[in-house]
Amino acid sequence: MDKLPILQFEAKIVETVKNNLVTVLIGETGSGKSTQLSQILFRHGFADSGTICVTQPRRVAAVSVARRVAHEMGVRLGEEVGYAIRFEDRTSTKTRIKYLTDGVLLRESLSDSELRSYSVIILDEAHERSLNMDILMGLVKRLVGIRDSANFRVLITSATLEGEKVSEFFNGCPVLNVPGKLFPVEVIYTDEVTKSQEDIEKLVQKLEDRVRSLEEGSVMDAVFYPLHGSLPPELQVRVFNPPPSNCRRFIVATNIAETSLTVDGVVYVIDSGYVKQRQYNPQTGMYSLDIVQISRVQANQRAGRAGRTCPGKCYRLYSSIVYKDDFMEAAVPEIQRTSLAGSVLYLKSLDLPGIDILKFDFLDPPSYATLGDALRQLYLIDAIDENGAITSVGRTMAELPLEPSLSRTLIAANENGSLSQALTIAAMLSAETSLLPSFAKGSEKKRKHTPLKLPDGGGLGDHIQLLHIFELWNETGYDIEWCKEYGLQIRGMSFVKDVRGQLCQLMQKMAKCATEVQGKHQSRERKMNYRNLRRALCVGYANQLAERMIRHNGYRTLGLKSQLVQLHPSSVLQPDEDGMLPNYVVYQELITTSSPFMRNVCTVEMQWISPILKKLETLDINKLSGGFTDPEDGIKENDQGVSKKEVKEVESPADRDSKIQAARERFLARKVKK
DNA sequence: GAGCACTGC
Repeated sequence: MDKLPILQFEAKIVETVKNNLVTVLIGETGSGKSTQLSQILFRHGFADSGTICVTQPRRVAAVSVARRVAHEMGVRLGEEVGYAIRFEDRTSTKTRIKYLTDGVLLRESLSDSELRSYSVIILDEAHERSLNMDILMGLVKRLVGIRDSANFRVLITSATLEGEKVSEFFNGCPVLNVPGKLFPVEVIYTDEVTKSQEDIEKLVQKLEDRVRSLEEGSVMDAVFYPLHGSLPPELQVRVFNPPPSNCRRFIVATNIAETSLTVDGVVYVIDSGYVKQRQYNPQTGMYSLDIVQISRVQANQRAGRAGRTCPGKCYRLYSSIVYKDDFMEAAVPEIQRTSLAGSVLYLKSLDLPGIDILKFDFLDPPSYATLGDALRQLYLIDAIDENGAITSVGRTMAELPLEPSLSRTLIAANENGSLSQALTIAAMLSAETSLLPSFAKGSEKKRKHTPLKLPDGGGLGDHIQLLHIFELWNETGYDIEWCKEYGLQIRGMSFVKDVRGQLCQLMQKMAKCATEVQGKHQSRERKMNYRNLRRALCVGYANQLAERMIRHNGYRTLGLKSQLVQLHPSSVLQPDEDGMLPNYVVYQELITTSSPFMRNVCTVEMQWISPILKKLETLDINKLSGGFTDPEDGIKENDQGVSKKEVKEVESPADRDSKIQAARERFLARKVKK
């Protein structure tokens, strides 16, 4: 094996780290930074008085890099070199180098906010800018001012010039550059405007048709592989197989191939210049899935995939002018594209002295609107009080590895005896995207038989459906064949089982009722139509309520800003015999695709939501945020006037009830006439 | 009757 580029810089790295608390290291792909940096520091005594920890953005990376380093050092994995990811801690008291996901490190700071067991913290792949990474950078910056400098060092690695920005954030700390080991990639631009944004499966079909229509023998044989995250693992791994001889491999991939998966032997890359990105609008509480232009960093990352084993070429389906003038340098970081309710709660639970969340030192601060939205949500689910201070409920919530709505649901369920069911639902929703069989995807056609019909939620909605699915699986003794028959993703289902186990363990010390999965015969809740469970969901989702329109099956959300939304077509909820959907529901999320939808809904009763509406009326964002105002314009974002006006639009529950009743009678009368 | 990119505790 050739010597990795980073090893030539060993002396320089050691000297810089010795003399500086924080060092930024810019190292391209193939520089060996992930495996070598920890070993270099280990060799020079930086692990003598503590452990060197290295964060990774993905679980597989943490495991494989740890394995590699253990091998290189000739030690057993889990001893001197170990790793920690969710559900799996392979470290011991002997561990001096520890790889972990950024999420795990963030959790660790809950029990030790100064992370004293670590003498060195390496934040690897910081350019990916995950939400966890951004919060960690803020926390670590604070530690630099607190911990004893004799026994604490921080390194932040990045694959791009973003490193300069990180250096500024850390008060102008030194930046080291380490070259990568990529082969040259020739970049070819086009001036044509492309409009091809076909689904992967559709494009694969098109390409296959096109190649088939060519004259035999005029081109090399070709195989086409789709590659995206919702593909079953056994189909994903096909891309790693070498193609038959005299046959060319075409891989049509999402950005999963940009960083998560590396396919060796790629010589040509075709880059559309676009990416599908999910973003959150704090004004409406709605997510949207948009096709957006990539950044220059992403474009270069894509091109780099062509140069891993030999010189390659990258065809960019856009012009060099677009690349230079239109593309942003780096993508908008996740912290500015997502709801921050969970992160704000987490930071509040750390009780960092002198740290106000709204003034927290972020590399790229989230907008005031996003922070205000997070505070409002947390207030409505009792995680913070009217002054913005964390409550005891909020503290318990922060300890659970769940989004705030679900942790609040668990606590409420524990109080009313429906904990067992709530645990299952929380676990199912944690893995939800990769569980249920999806509609007419290309792979569907190739399936041998159509899956059996899943439970329908008994008219109560998607949460109850998810509960029933897991209960059925539990009754089979977690049989893999059963999952196959129902078209459920096995990997997803076992993940649910693990999450549920973890949640049970965390809830054990405060559990007031059973936590074991209950079968359909023993479930008292089932007989009662899951009233307690749905009530608990209503408490947890107090910030995500909607009521049906009187005359049709559209809904409007009951928040500060009412939104008109529809039930997502994937929902199991069906109109009743009168053709109407339930009057009140809670939803897991709002997402705009072709139009605004509520995903994962559960029916709730009107009388459960009136206390929530009252709470909405008294909500004062000024108090919640401790009087902090938007630095952008100096105007209090949600002045009293605005909030009162919005609240007035929501009629009193009694009004609604009689109106709905009247409408129903009219509707029935019409039906009879027919 | 429309349709989910990718991660993580």
